[in-house]
Amino acid sequence: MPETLQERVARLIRDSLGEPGSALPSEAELVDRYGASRNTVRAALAALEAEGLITSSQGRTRRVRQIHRWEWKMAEWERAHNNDGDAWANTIKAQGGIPKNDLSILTIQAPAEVAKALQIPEGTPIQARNRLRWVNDEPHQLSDSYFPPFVTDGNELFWNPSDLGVQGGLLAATGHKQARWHDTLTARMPSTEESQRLMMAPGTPLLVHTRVGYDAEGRPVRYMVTRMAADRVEVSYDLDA
Amino acid sequence: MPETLQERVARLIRDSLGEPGSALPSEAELVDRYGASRNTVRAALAALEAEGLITSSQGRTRRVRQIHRWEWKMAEWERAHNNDGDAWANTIKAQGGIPKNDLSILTIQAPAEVAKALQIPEGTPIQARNRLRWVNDEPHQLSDSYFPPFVTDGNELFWNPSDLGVQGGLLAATGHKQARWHDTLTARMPSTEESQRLMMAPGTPLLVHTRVGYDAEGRPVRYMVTRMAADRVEVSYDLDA
DNA sequence: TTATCTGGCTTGTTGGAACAAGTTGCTTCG
DNA sequence: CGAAGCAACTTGTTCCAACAAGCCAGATAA
Repeated sequence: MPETLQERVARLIRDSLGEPGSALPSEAELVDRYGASRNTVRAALAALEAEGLITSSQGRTRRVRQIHRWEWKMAEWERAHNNDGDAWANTIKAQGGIPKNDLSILTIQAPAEVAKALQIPEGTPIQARNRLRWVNDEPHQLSDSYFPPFVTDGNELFWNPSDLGVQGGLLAATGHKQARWHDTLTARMPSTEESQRLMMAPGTPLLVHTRVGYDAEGRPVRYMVTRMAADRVEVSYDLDA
Repeated sequence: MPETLQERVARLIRDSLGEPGSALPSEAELVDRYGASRNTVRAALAALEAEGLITSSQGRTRRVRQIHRWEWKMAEWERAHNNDGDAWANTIKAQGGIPKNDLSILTIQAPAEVAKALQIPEGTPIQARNRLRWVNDEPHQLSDSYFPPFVTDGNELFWNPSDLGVQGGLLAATGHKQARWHDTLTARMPSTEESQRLMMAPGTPLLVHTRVGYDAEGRPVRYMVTRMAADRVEVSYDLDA
């Protein structure tokens, strides 16, 4: 099967990309250079954008995309979390970034996925803590935590929004210290809403992390889902034999 | 800023998507239904495809995409790996899948990324073990391992390709048992080559896992990079406080 | 009955054109 | 000198048209 013209143009452009941040030729020049129509050139450029290689916006020349990832240390993080303050913020600060936090607390009816993780009936009223984290005034991740009723019931502490970033500490403070965690990681393309909220460039996947925390008795005390722009973060774990 | 026509059409189609696997209306019908040109309808459909919501191929009607992810247990995996056979294959079998393995062994000059991880000079000749793993005759992941010279030198075992899936066991057998690991996870869009090798559908990101294994003396004895089709796998970790 | 073929469906590729809208730098005016 | 404004770029949106190519089912032939 022969290569189509737009594939050929895409390949030629891809191979001629310069340094990150450098400008691409304009569409008009690419039309001249490769003898293809603007439609074809634009199809090729759209493919490169979907691969996450270039950026584009109306009026400005396209540029080679540049990415920097912040490391998020998962193993350290939660253990520290059981004790002191916002370990995520500390991780970012240690890498020279300025972290920020938006938190909203609400009561919802447990959706299927949450109910399954927390081993409670679907529709049970539970507390959700939805967090939007920023680094250098750039939105970074949407981190939503859910707690089962037996943990939050009668605990005023859980309704205090000034207690930033310390859900682990919150659990420890209320006698439900986490003893074990089960994490999953996968990736998918963002919905339009997620893309807008995280100000994600086209061609950027979403890295999705879930964590279920269990207490010493093995009961799930917390379910957390974190959605991150994959070009801005790298998750890490340290393991021992 | 008003919604463009193709955005509007994309949104309307997105909201009318049926069950996974169900067929979409043809382009011609969408043109009629929304009063937009074929170009515009196709732009909307391309956006949905880039979001990973639908599939398309020439001649066949588009369908709502359906995904199933296999779990890959990272924490268990390597610890078992230090001892017995192919733990990855066992994990897949336990979930009802049929695993398969392609292995090729070669000597390369350490590229920058590998050299940094193994703490050796760039360009050092090292052994690379490139693995392609399948599940149910579907390509699943590209897993490349690299070993520093002091581990492989004079060890015939490392050149035996029949010893599938036991690099951890290989290290243990040759006196370089791994004591600690450092993992990182991130995601990006695949290159065309990766997309072809893994037979990935458009709109599917690549989940990239790296692991550096250290021996008891803290020397890196192995660097592994695994690239997975994100719609076919979910990585998991179990952690203790 | 079975295998083949063909016509009519589907999506894919490529061209053309016109206008809209955002950016940038130069020129001109106060 | 500074600010406003304009001209000339850039990419974005939307239409139209024609043909290529893959798929499938029903009709036809062995």
